[in-house]
Amino acid sequence: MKIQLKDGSVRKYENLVSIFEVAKELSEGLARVACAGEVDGNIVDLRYILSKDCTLSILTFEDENGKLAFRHTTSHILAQAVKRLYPNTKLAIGPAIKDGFYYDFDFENTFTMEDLEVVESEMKKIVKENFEIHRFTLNRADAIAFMQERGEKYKVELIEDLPEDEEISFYKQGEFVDLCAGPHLLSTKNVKAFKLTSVAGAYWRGSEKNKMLTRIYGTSFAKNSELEDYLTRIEEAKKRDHRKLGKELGLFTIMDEGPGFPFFLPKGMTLKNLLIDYWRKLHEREGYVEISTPIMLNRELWETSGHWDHYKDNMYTTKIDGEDFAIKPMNCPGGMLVYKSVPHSYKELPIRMGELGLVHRHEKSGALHGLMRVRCFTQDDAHIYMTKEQITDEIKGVVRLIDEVYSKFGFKYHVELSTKPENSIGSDEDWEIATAGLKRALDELQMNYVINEGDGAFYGPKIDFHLEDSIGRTWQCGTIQLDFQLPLRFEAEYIGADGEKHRPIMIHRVVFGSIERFIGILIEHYAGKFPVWLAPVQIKILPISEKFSAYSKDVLMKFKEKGIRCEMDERDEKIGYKIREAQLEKVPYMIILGEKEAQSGMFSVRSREQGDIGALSFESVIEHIESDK
RNA sequence: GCCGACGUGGCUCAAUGGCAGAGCAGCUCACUUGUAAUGAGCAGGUUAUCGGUUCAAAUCCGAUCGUCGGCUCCA
Repeated sequence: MKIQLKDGSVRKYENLVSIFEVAKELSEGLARVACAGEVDGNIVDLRYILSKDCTLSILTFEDENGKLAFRHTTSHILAQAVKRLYPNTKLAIGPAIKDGFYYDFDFENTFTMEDLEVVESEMKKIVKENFEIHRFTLNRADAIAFMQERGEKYKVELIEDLPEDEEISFYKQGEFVDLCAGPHLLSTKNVKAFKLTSVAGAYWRGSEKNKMLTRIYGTSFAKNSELEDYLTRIEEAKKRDHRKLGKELGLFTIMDEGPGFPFFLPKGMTLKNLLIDYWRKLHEREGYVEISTPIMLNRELWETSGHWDHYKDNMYTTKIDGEDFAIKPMNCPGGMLVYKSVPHSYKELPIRMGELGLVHRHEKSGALHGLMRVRCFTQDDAHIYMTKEQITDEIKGVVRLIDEVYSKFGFKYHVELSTKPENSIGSDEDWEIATAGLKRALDELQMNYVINEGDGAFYGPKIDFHLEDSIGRTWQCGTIQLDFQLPLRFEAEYIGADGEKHRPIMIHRVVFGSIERFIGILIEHYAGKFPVWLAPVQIKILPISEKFSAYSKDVLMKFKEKGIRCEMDERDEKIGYKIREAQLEKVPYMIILGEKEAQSGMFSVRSREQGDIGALSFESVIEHIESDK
């Protein structure tokens, strides 16, 4: 690695540790150095902070740590501005996050969007004041005393949770000091481009039981142009929001009369049915059978399953002839009854039993979000009953299936493995077998995954598949959950080779997750331009004028006979107008029919992506459509 | 549920205490159309709901419902 310093001299170093050496050298061992330099041919703005304990931070905005530092420093400036304007405010925490930062405050009075502008101006002042940022450390007792003296009770609580023998680090800029591990920029003036974006509530330490604090979100970049780019990108992404496109394309709607209960419109229903057709074919191939269980079952069942005790707040209940009933929030108990309705032999296992089940859950009003988070949705559920020995193979089969489906749509996804939580039930041995089984399956398939320690369901560990929406929020879609509890509660059995009764292992799994959520993600993923096989309307026929209406109808029928989803726009409008509308509807193909076409028998075809693609015969249009399966 | 913002014809938005408006969509008429908007006319509103302040409320205040951005929870 070569570094060219500002004075023009060039130094060569082996690795990043060597950069630390040059910094120390230039600063005579104990100082802060900033230099613009060249690393491997790229000019970068290198900034270092060398502290007493010789920790080194490399701060270039191109680098993830550098972004964190920019944003973290901006978050300190935010806190400094808030303390200046509202001195009695208590500070909580203020980390850098993906795309920005936030800071949580305990304000004396309510803080609103209008106050945000005032704070932003104060922040600009602080940047101008050009405070150097210094790091210092205290031992634990002194650190606690220091924050107590300042009345920062949240900070005191944070320090109390830190290891006893650790030196506690602080960062100081002007009159402002904050408990912080760093790293930070050299000076407040290095913050060039920032913007406060929103005000939100957030519970102290993320717990509903604690006080709700005021969280201020913002973002910060090295250059103004980068901030502009970022804001433009967000605006662009919002254009593909599934709620907006869902309305524009006539796919679905959610009305005030049913908060969280989506209505599917004709085109959305076509899309949904196409996904279901695809799902059925795939599952038949994979050896699944399909069942359907009632939407409402009696209290006794939900008591057996444990839902009545553990999930009642999320269930809609009613009485029938004086007896309590609940609308199903999950399909498994009903499925369990189906399994139990006849005796099973080990020879039948694994049994893969699918159900496209409509479930209802009373989600908190604030959690609702378009199709992504609703109160009734269709799970593409399946339960697999099997022996312990079959765990790994079955999991592998499901993981492969999920990967096949997501790949078909071109989704990037990430996988999380969640392990035994605090409130778990069942023996440690079972948990170990189950977790190891999930792990082995993922490892054997060479999947990348992160482990979510303690985040499993209380009845078993799980693998979750997460997909991203248009502005980078991730949504859990596919999941595979191992369950020992339900077979136990329902006393599910199979007869083994030894003639004895055994308890099967059960997995719950979904591929789409919920069809509603999956459609939401699909809309955003394709920005409404569905591939031909999924497009609610594949061809739109546009007659030049009313004279060609009859001919166009014949053509329409010919395509319909081939099973192609086809519409015709026979309104008394100019062709340019009809094309514009069809384009805005994002129909993959348009066929324009007039004198020329009626004579030649060829069709003038326009594609959504390429515009006019010339004259095609009926057969070659069909080919175009089919090649996109 | 909690914190903040918002709610005006089907849609997108205007009207900052003084006559509720525009564009698109819809309907009618004329034009009979050749690759992203033909023209003219008509109709469409209890300004989310309920209550209050005021000579006067879309506008100010309160409550309720809903939506949006977060938190918690979750497919």
